[in-house]
Amino acid sequence: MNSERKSMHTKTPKGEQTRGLILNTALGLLRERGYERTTMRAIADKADVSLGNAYHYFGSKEHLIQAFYHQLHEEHLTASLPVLEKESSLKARLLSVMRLKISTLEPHHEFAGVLFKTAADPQSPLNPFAEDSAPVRRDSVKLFEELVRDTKARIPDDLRAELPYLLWLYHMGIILFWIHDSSPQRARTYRLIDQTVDLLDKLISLASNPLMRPVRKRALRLVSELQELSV
Amino acid sequence: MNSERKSMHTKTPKGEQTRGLILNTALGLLRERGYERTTMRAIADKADVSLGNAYHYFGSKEHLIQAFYHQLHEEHLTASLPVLEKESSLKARLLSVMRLKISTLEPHHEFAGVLFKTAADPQSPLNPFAEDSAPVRRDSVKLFEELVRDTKARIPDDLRAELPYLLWLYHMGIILFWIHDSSPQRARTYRLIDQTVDLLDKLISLASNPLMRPVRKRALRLVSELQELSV
DNA sequence: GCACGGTTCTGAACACGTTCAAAAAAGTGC
DNA sequence: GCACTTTTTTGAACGTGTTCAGAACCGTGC
Repeated sequence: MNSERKSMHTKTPKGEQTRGLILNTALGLLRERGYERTTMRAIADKADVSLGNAYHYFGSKEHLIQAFYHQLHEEHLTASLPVLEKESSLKARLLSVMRLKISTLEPHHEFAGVLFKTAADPQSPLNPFAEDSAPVRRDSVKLFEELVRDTKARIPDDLRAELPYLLWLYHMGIILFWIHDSSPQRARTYRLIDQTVDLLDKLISLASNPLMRPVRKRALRLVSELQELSV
Repeated sequence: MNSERKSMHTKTPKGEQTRGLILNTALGLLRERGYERTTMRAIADKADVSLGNAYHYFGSKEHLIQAFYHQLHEEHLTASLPVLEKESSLKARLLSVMRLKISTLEPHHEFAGVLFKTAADPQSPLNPFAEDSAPVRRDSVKLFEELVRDTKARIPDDLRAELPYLLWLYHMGIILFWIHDSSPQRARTYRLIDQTVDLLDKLISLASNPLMRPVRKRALRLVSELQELSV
């Protein structure tokens, strides 16, 4: 149906500028009003552009959201890199990175719901396995590659190779929890992070035990199966 | 905002009848046309009822969908019960139940996407943790309670208590995979089920080992934390 | 200068989910 | 049977995301 969205290239400096204008206006409005209250008409109005023109550059409202999400990711990334410098243990790194993720997303809690909502829909260009969002996803996994790289712990190579993707999946799960978390200050989510990071650390040691090799192999084969979805 | 949806009770036999008429019409249309092409107007038209009237009984299109989902669950349930009679091992039961789930859902693959889409949104009454969908969720977990009950395997009580909820979560994960699975005959999903059931079985034995008690305890505390979301 | 092809832009229109004031019908107490 | 309250039902309206035919604009070749 609406799956073969064109890539909406701009072919002109003028077009490039208009596109940027629309995008920035949209991001601003999304930041201050949230998702629901940011209508395509509002964006077009504020950017002094016709509604149709906005659709010329962005195939749908969701494409605009994807750009917003990407911006948030960059924010999280620049907040995370110093941590990777300072900390060397996987556990400490993961703990910090996850906390930073939540605090980056926090001002947009309501918005994030919509993000996940469309993210779960295979029809949506926003879903993490869709082609349109491949770059964002890859960037996101990349952070976890950095996180795993040069870590002291003894981790078998087979596990180490899959770990970034696994941690990315884990981080999606935490976000899903956070979205549904209405506790004050999102205390539950932070508690969950503490606990799960602790547990994950233990599990990784456990899985690294030579005795666990068969189970680990089997589990990893499964993970690669999972990953095939996002070709 | 739209969170305090009234329970939309019917107070009259007449009302009850109209409600049923609308519901059945909707379920029929959803079955034959899928989600997108089933508009509220189409439902109202076919039921010979005004658009506003449909909204009198069902606060939103999503409420109708929830009813549909419930129907599918019943279908799955009646297909599963005989299996629980026949099979006594947890592994065999789980394998059959999961396969049946997918084959029940299969005719509505496109529709299920929308289901999950709204299910991930905390604002939606359809999300599995929302109050409106509590009955459906409870029913769904109940099946896994049956599945675990009277199973031969030696499983520690603490784990056995949480297992139904864990399996329910697992089954949601499989559905999520299935939704994104576009392989012929959904072969990948079935393969994934085979592998994961196998793995789960092994993990349960492993976790039942007395040596694992500390890790298990920790993991279970975490699970109960998860469950608090759906109070 | 001019015509032509592509790009950018406009404004009106469409279909949809949803809301609401008010009409019609049904139920209730006497 | 009659006033009244409550429930059911209607139909029009609103705001939204999205589409589309065509106008305006711009560069290029002549």
